[in-house]
Amino acid sequence: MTAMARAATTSDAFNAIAEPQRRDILALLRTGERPVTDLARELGMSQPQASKHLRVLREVGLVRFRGAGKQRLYGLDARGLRPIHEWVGGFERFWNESFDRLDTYVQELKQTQQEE
Amino acid sequence: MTAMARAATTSDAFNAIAEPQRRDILALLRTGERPVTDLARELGMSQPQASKHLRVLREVGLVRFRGAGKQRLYGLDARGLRPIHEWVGGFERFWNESFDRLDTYVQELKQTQQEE
DNA sequence: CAAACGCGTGCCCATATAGGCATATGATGA
DNA sequence: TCATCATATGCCTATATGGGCACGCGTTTG
Repeated sequence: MTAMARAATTSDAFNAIAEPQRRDILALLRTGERPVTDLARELGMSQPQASKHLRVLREVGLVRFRGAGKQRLYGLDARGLRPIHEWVGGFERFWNESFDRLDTYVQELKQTQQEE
Repeated sequence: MTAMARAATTSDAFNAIAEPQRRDILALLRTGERPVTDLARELGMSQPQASKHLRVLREVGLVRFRGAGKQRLYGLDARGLRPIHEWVGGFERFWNESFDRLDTYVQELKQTQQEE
C-alpha cells in the first residue's frame, strides 16, 4: 500500500458526480423512476454501462431501486447532494468578489502573466 | 482510442473538486493568497504534491497566481464553482422530498431489499 | 419446463491519476 | 556569474476506472 491512485469513485458523492454520464442519470431521474434499460436508451449508453454507473450511484447513496417484476426501477435519493451543495455554497461570496479582485489584480501587475 | 478511462481530472471543476486535498486547498485559499510552500505545510502535503494539485486547479481555472519575488502567490478564483453550485442546486427540492418518499417507499415494499 | 427478457458482473484493455523522489527551472541576491 | 530559495516536472509504481462484450441469474411468459 505504497502508492495510491485517485480516490475510489465509490468513495463519496463528490467523486460520483465527477462523471458526466452519472450526472445525466441523476438529472434524468428527477423526472421519476426508471428501469435500467430505459435509462440506458434515453441517455444513449449501453445497458452494462448504465448498470455500472447506477451501481456507483447506489453505493454512494444517490439512487435506490425497487424491484418491479423483472425490472428494477431506479429512483433518485438526492440527500447525498446536500453536503456538496453546502460545501460549494461556502464559496458563494467569493465567486462574486472574483471579478473585482481579478480587475484590481490585472491592473496591479499587468505582466506577471499566468500562462499555461 | 478504443477504451477510455475516467475523464481527465483536468477536464472540469467537477473532477477537480472530487479530490479531497484539492478541496482543502480551495478552502484554505478563502483565507487569502499563499505561496505553494505555505499551502503544502499548512495542509500537510509535500511541495510537489501541492504544486501538482495547484496545477490541476489552475487548469480548470479555480485558482490563479501572481509572482511575488521568487514565490508564487496562489489565490482563489471561485467563479468556476458557480456552475457546480447551480447544477447541484437543481436537486434541492428533491433532497427534502427524499425523506418522505423513502418512508413511503420503505413501507411500500419492506422486502425488495436493496442490499449491497 | 423452455424461451425470452431485464440486469448485474467478470474480464480485458487503455488511461489517468496520486504519491514519493530527484531534478530541471526561474528568480533573487552576494 | 554562482549559490540559494521556491516551484514545477519527469519518472516510476500501484490503482481505479470506463467501455465493450459475453455470460450468469432470477423473473415472466408461453
